[in-house]
Amino acid sequence: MKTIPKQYSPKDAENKWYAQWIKKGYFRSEPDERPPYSMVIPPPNVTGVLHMGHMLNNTIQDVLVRRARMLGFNTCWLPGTDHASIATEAKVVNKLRSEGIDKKTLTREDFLHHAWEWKEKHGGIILEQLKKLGASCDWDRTKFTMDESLSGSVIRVFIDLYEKGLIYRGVRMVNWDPRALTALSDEEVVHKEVQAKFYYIRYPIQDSDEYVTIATTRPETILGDTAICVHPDDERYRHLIGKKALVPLINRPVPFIQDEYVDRELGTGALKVTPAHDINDYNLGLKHTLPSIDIFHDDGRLNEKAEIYTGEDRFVAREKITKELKEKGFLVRTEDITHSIGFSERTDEIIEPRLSLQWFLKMESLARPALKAVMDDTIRFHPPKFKNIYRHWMENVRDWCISRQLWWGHRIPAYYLPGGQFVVAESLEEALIMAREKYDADLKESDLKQDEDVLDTWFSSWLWPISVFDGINEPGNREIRYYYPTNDLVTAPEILFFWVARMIMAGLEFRNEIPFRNVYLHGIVRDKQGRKMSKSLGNSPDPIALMDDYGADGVRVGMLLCSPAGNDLLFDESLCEQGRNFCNKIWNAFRLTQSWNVDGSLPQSKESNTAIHWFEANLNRALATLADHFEKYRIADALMTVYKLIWDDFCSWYLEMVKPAYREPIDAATYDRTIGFLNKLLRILHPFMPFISEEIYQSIKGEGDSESITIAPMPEAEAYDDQMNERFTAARQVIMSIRNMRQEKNIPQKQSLELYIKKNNDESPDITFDGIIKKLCNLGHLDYVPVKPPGVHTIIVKSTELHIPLDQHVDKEEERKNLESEIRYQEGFLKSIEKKLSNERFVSNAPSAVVEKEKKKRSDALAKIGVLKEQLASL
RNA sequence: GGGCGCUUAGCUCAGUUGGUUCAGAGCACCUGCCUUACAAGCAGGGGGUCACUAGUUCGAAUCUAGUAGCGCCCA
Repeated sequence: MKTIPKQYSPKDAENKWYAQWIKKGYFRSEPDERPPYSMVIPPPNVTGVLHMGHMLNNTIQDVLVRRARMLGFNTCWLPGTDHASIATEAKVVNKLRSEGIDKKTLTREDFLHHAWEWKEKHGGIILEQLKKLGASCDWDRTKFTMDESLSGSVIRVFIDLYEKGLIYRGVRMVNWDPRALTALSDEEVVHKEVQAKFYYIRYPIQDSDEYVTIATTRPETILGDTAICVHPDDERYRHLIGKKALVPLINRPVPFIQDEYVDRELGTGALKVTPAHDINDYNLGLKHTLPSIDIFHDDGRLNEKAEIYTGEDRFVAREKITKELKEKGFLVRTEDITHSIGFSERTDEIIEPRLSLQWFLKMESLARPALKAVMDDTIRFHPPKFKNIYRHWMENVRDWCISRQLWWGHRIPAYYLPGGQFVVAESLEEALIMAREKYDADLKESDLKQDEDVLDTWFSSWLWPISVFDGINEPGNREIRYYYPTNDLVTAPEILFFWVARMIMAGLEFRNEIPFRNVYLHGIVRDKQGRKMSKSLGNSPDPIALMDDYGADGVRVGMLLCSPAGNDLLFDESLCEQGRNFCNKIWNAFRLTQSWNVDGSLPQSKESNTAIHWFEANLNRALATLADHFEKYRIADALMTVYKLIWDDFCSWYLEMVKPAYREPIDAATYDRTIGFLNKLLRILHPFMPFISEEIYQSIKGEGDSESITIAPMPEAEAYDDQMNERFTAARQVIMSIRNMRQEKNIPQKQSLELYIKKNNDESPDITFDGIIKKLCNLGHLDYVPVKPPGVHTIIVKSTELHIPLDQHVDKEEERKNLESEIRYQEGFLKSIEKKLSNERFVSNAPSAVVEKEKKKRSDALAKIGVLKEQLASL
């Protein structure tokens, strides 16, 4: 026997084959005559590290792309990263702070220098980690959202949309992150339920000794109050209309206004109005033309407009103001409540609604066609349940705030004139020409100042499937024409709106064509207790360590097995163990075949011949099932089909059928077919477990085979003899019932038995698998008899009697009991069928095929009962 | 508060247009085996009132309504 270790060790195989694949350029793609299969990676944050979500996301993509490659498509899986404006800038700011450098002391250029340095140092680590997973990306095409051509695309698109009138600049209430010092889009705000307090505060009425009491969750904002609002039908406050209330502590008089917006049941029914710091109040302010007093600095500290506590943080000010209100008798009482407030997705800081001048993109006209493309299945979502959620969002979409008060990113191409006007242009030179034409022919370059802000990262990501093929700058280029639209997109439902919806909009707007045909949405990886994996909880395993422990193939299998589309998966390391065990199983099947001595002069046995015919039929049936699973994007089911095909059908049944006795040789025909099956199985397996499949393939491949399994053809289902599968099923029942008897009666496998079969009801014996039954059950003799022989134990399968002579005493009483209970069950079953068949309405209403089936069931049951009763009588 | 979805074995989930003995899979569990490929294994086995209630139907895990519990999105 060749020396093959008992256990598969993944490490060497993984490094060796990945390097080989890259060297040979199997993942490279150039447009040619073959049909393309293209896919873009959801670009991870350039300075991020691999986490379990990436593992799942990229494993699924790799399965799809490897399968497509083997099916003969020209596959291009395009990798890359995005610049993650807020996250990266925050990291750089922190790093500088740790070195004692304050961002505010740096110029934009200096800061960007540091940021690029950081990017060069940490960037791309994640892509290296993906290689360890086996990701078959076309690495030569790796893109970054701030590459020159991608940046150019972003600027070009901004200008285009501005010229179309879809981008505008306006003062709006935005979600302000006081830590990151930037506006956020609605989608970047995470709402959470928190414990808070309702503060009941009384405001004196001017020129009166009356008070009005309002309830608020944010007492510090009273300093920005500009009105008190009550419901027009509210009797309690009617007499106050026309009067003014005095804001406590600062004695600012504010008017009473009336609006039906007020909920009379909530709080006291009187509402303080702070237009600068609440979106609803802002709308009220617009409606009633109230002044708006912004009392905060951009970092959340009170400014001089607050009049008191200037310079204090908003939450410190809340404490102090509450204390003062209490001391001075303005605070009536407090009440504990739970309410939902917004947090920054990136910094987890509490969002401050804030009025500010920002750039917006009008969404309505972009959203309409993007909605339609999904609803009419031009783009298919898997699973389709996300269509509903998508529709709901798209029908209620609001304008997109695209400016961010950051430096790291694509700087907004707007140039301001000394007079406050602005022009939008690709460069300073062009801006100058425009400005001179439009406003003042004497303007100089130095008169123009570019907007300080950058664009939202998603404003570049939404172009990703186009810009990676340079389809914005060069709309007619060969690559975009060949690869676009891409085939599949694999991502998480969390970014359905952030990213997927916007890519669809961009695709339709800039190429008049959808960006991808299928969107596979997978769940979030959670821990065993269902908690989201996070750094702060420390409940996320290190993917690299996992791969070291279980092998990349093992981890891939572990992730896939428990990941039905759209469902969150509760990750458990034991799943990877299962994957590793599967590797070992395959490895040992390979090892077995390598231990055989092939004897070319040996004729093939009938058993082996039968086994081969059966396995061929079974394999083809599985291939058809597999194709169906892939068609429906049921990746976990597809893997399970392969898992059972290899473990159960091939290892547990087929190999046992053809395995020669110890030290006996195997005939050449059987050996060749067995290796042929193994070869096919490895190719079927390869998309899921690329490394072990290549490792074994390389040892067993023959002359006509491809040099690497990555480019070998994927086996496809051929016509097969399904009768073979049915015959096997019957034989398996016989084998299992004999094994069961051995176990029950404690008869070791080594002890040979005899089997006498009595067919009933004029059935003729099917002897196809008899030799195999003899082999697997260790039977010295198998024969058909017209009557039951004496001194036997009897098993009944369907209506066939299996008689096995036993040396030991046969317990007639036990057999009688078994027969009686079986008869009782069968008679009950028969009764239920007869009840159905005697039901007039069933017979007349049910389809005839169903009625026929019931009749068949009845005759089968009758036959079986006949046999059982005969058995009972003969005892 | 508005919308969407879920509830099937101990766990994670399949179950298509209602119709075979349809109640399934994997893992876990129990029993017996270190049998010459594999103990990271082999063979065998047990386990569910399909959340609850009512309805439609000849027939419901599947369709309808309500109830309870859970989750997600949005405000």
